[in-house]
Amino acid sequence: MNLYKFVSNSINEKLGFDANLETPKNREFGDFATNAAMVMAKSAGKNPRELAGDLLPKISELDFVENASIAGPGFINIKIKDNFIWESADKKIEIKNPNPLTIDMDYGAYNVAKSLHIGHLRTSIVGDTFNRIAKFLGHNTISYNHIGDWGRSMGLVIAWIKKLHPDWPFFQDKFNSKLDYSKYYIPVQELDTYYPSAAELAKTDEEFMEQARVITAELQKGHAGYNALYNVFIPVSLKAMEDVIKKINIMPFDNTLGERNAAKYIEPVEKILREKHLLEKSDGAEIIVVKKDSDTAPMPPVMFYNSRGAVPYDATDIMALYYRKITDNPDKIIYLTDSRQKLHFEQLFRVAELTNLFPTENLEHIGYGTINGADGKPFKTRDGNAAGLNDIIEMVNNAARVRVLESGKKINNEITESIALAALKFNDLMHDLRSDYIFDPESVTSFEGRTGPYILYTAVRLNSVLKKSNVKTNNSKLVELSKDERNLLIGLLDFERTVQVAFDNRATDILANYVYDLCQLVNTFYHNCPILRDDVDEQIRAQRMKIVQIAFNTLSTVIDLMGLKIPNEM
RNA sequence: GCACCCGUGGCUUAACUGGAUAAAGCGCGGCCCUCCGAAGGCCGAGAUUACAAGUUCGACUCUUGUCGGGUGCACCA
Repeated sequence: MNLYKFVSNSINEKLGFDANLETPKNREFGDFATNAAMVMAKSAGKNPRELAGDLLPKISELDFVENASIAGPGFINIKIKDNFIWESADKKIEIKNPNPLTIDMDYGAYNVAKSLHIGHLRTSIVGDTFNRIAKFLGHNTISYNHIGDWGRSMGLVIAWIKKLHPDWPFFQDKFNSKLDYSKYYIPVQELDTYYPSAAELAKTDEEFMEQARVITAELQKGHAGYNALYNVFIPVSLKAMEDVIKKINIMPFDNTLGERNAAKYIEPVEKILREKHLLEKSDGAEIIVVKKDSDTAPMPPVMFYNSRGAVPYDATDIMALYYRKITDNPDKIIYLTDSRQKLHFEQLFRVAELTNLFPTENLEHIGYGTINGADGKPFKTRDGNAAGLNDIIEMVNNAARVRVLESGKKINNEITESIALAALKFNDLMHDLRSDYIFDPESVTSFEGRTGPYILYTAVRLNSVLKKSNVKTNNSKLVELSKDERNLLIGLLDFERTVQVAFDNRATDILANYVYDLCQLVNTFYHNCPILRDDVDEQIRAQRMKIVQIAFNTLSTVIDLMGLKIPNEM
């Protein structure tokens, strides 16, 4: 159960007003504390300690309170009865959500014909965890991988293929779209090199760039040859995406619908914009002005058609909003992208409001920081290239294999990789989403201390005790709680509140830090409180087994929310 | 230029709504495997929270300024 919530509600009811309930950093002070007396002292015209003295008897009367005392400048410290803690911890976790929302979760945003790189790590891992948390809290989520499959990069890739194979039928005047073109299949390893090569060339070769722009516009207008070619290489990219999703153990997306799908709704969206007189011609393009008089920051217009008649991502994002409106009609849309796109989403949300598609309060953009190398610049591999996601995964896998080899343990490859993945994912989840963080290969692959493997190891230990013992925990009774057992139970009872706080604050680090602290409590308990040893009293053993059971259940739940798997051994 | 974000031990990070003695990990100096798994536990050294004012009973947290770093500002996504 949610102990915090229960205690808070009980105290508020007893006192007749909402007292602020805190969990003291220093456990010595008590399980909970309230600063109500200090907050109210001024308006009451009393000194805080005196006021605390008035409140104290009421709090002490509550049946779950062991004792309450006044401390420092006027804090009321509250200690909960052991028996109450014991019974509370044993209650099943049941999340009842009185107000479940339909939430579109937009993360991933993979690109076609561009292999995934380190930048996709956070959106995938964090997005997946938010999705799992939201579901856990009873919301109805629909995840979208809004893939980049319709913009300039497509034009560049096609232009590059045209340069390599000018003789291919896709580029001929008399193109027959009814034939089978599957023999022009391009392996993913090769396809992935096209975009970087083309982008590089376009930087210096203006003619090539212009060709790509024209091709982009023609593709979007339905050019038969380009579309046939596009349909040949798209599945190759989609398959590569699926492989990565499996490899990093994130849930499959409910929808892999990107710009191309959105672009189908250009007519109804354009109609809305015209009816509301929102489109303006400017330098050959058609734009939507979203600037307000109150703006102090730069607020450029939104591009609907560029001067070549193509629809850039500003436009496809509006159409995607329309698509979601007529399909899911969600209560909320949460976008998770790099924080550099902040302005883009501010613009998009203004258009949503102007068009009455969605009110701004239903739209939310979470921007995450960059993953940097030791030099503070975006992380690169040793050869100086932007690190590919597969390279990073392989690096961590190798480190895990070395670690296993050194330990002399017999651990299979599947488990080794799941340990490596835990290291990678936990490292990502534990950092404040909004800040940049430094990706240090050495510490990520060290597997000691504050790491994913530490979390898994703790769970494996608990599970090992459970597997070895045949003690039935159904009838475990409380004999006596030692300090370590008590601290652990209190920690476990904070789980429900933590998940809620993590979701409300859109902060996976709150959950990651919680589970790490919890594991520390488990390991201290494990070290100080023998369970299966012969000299342990039978009733104490049953009590501790119960605690192990509860701790393992909670730990499993959190590990699952983080998209990790507990190995059988490690 | 305008706007937004960030600055906490040697390094990487915490501190939930403004609360009590700023909490961990790595690294450093020690200790603990005859004892349920040492990817573990325990002890120690290490901090003027960039700087300067202000608000408050109380500031890492809020306000203003300074310095330092990052990011964005229509035809890439």
